[in-house]
Amino acid sequence: MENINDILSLDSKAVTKHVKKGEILQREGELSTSVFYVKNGLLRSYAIDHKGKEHVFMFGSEGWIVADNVSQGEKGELFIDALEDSIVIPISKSPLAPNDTQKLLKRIGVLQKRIIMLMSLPAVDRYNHFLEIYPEIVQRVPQKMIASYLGITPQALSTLRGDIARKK
Amino acid sequence: MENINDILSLDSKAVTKHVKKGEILQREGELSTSVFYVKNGLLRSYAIDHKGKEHVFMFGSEGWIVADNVSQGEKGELFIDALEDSIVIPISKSPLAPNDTQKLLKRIGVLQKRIIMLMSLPAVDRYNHFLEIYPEIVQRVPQKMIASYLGITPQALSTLRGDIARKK
DNA sequence: GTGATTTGTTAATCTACATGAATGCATAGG
DNA sequence: CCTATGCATTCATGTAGATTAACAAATCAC
Repeated sequence: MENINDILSLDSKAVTKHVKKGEILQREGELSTSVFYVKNGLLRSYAIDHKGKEHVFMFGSEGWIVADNVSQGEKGELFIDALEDSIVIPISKSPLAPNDTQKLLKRIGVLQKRIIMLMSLPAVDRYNHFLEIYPEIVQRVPQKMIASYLGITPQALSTLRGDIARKK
Repeated sequence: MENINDILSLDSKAVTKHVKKGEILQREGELSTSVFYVKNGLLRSYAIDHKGKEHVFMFGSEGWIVADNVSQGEKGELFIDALEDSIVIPISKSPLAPNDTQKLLKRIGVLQKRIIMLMSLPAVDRYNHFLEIYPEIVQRVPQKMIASYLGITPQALSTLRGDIARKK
């Protein structure tokens, strides 16, 4: 990937941080003051609902930015943790920071597609799409987290996968 | 609302366009070259799935921006039409356009919340949240479109509303 | 390496919501 | 003004996916 300062339009006081698998970088309810650039490894952001169920919002591997996008000053609604030992660069969310507009627009596009898919496609189609778009991620995260990302239970994903395999 | 040039960081060659209720400003598959600032009235963006079913992506009333966020050069995946006679300002999607970062981040936050809600909350909770956040919109659009925005059928919304009324 | 804790699979049952169809109302166009 | 089309409601039935539970397989901790 390119130079991180190009990507982030940042002055170069970027400080790398090493995090262990399982480490939590941010909790729901905390002031969400950083975004995390993933230099190496794999992060995940997720919400926990009132029943204690986890819902994966996104995975972020090398080159991605993982963040909880809440308004300035608002408490975060997501947890962020490391699914692998990782090296991240926490970037403070300054209101002034001239973020990369193109990257933001692209992200909005991804979220748009995800919403349309959640509303219009059955789980099996969403799963197949996930396989196409994020083949590497599939190898690196437990199935229950993919299920969570897709908005279904691990059991549902398991049987769905069985159906796909049987059909072939 | 403030001066549109402040909002959009635009040079002032903004041209207003009057559109009639029902008019389609953009179709799926077209090169999506504009975003629409709503000066007056109400727009809607939506996808049509392979079964012909409509899925409302967003409503945009006065002061909002409605767009199909696909990558530069890609074909659009959304339709955009007017739900009321409206005055809009089409803004060309120049790759250079220095969009308002704060507005984009806020939009990402809205989409994040919508995704989490689609995955974690039942339809009735999503509906109540919609009532809280967009009370004016509720008055201005048919229920079937709200149902579509929520990801349920008009029938489901109707019975769900009946349940709420009965419970009170 | 061995036991303990997570993860994945399978199957039975349950439920939220979809689908299809019928009916009454409103709204719009001629 | 009248009719046609679209919208909301209600009901009967169908279904995708949730829940619960039991077990097998993998991974972790010591």
